[in-house]
Amino acid sequence: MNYYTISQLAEQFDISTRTIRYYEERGLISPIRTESGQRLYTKKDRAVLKLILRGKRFGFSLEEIHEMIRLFDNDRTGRKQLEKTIAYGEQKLKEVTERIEDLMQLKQEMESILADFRERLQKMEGTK
Amino acid sequence: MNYYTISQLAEQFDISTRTIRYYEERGLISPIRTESGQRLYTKKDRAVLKLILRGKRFGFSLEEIHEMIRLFDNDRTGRKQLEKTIAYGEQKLKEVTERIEDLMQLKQEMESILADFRERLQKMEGTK
DNA sequence: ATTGACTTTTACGTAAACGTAAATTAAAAT
DNA sequence: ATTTTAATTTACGTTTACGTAAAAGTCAAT
Repeated sequence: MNYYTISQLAEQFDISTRTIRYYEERGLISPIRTESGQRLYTKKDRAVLKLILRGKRFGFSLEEIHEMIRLFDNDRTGRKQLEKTIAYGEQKLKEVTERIEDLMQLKQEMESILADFRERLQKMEGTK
Repeated sequence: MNYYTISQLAEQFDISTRTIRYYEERGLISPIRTESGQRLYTKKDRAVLKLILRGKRFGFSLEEIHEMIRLFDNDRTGRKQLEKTIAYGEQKLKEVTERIEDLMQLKQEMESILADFRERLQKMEGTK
C-alpha cells in the first residue's frame, strides 16, 4: 500500500494543510506517522477526507460529519449497537432525502424565474 | 396589506430577533419603519426571510444568498442587464443541479451501507 | 397612569473553522 | 554536502453569524 503526504492531499482537494490538520485536531481523521512524526494518509483516509468535504458542501457542521463518519466507519459488534447504528442511519437518510426534495423545489422556482426572464428578453428583442 | 412585527417573524421561523436584524445589517432584508422607528415586515419581506433560511440550510453563506436575492428581486430593465441576470441564474441553477446529484449519490451510498448493516443484523438474529 | 412586554441602538462577547506566522526539524533535490 | 522544499508544533489572529447585555424609548393592557 502506498501513502499520501499532507500536501499531496491538500493539493488534490484544493484545501490547506492547516485545514487537514484541523480535521485531525477535531478527531475526524487519523493518519499514521513515520518515525520522525510525519503524517501519512492511506486511501481510506483520503476517502474520509472526501466525505468531510462533501458534508461541508451540504452545510453540515464538522461535528455532524464526525457522527456520520462514526456511522460509516464503526465495526459495530453487539446486536444492540447495530440496531442503534441502523436507527441513526435511517434518521440521517431521512434528512438527506428531505434536503434533496427541498433543493428540487428550489430548482423548480429558479427555472420558472428564469423562464420568465427569458420571455421578457424575447419581447424586448421584438421591439428592438 | 398588513404587517408582521419582528418578534412575530422570529417566532414563526424559530430564530432570534437579533438574527433578523443582522440580516438587515447585511442588507439582505429592508423592512419599512413606523414613525417611531419600529420595523414592519410585509409578506414579501417574509418570503425573503424564508429564502435566506433555506439558503442557509444548504450551506450558502449570507453573501451568496445576498447575490441570489438580487437575482430574484431585481427589476432588470436594460437588455444587457437582463442577459447578465439570466446568465448568472443559469450558473446558479447548474450549481443547484450538481448539488442534487451529489446528494443523491450520498443517499445511494447510505442506503447501501444500511442494507449491509441490516443484513448483518439478520444473520445475528439467526444465530441467537 | 402605570405596569409589563416589546422594540430600538450600541457594543462587547463567542463558537466554529480555519489563516498566518514563528521556530524547529526532516526530506528532497542539486 | 548544502540549498531548497516540506513538515511539525505552538500559538495568536480573523471572519462569519450570530448571542447577550445595557440603556432608553414605545406599545398594550389593566
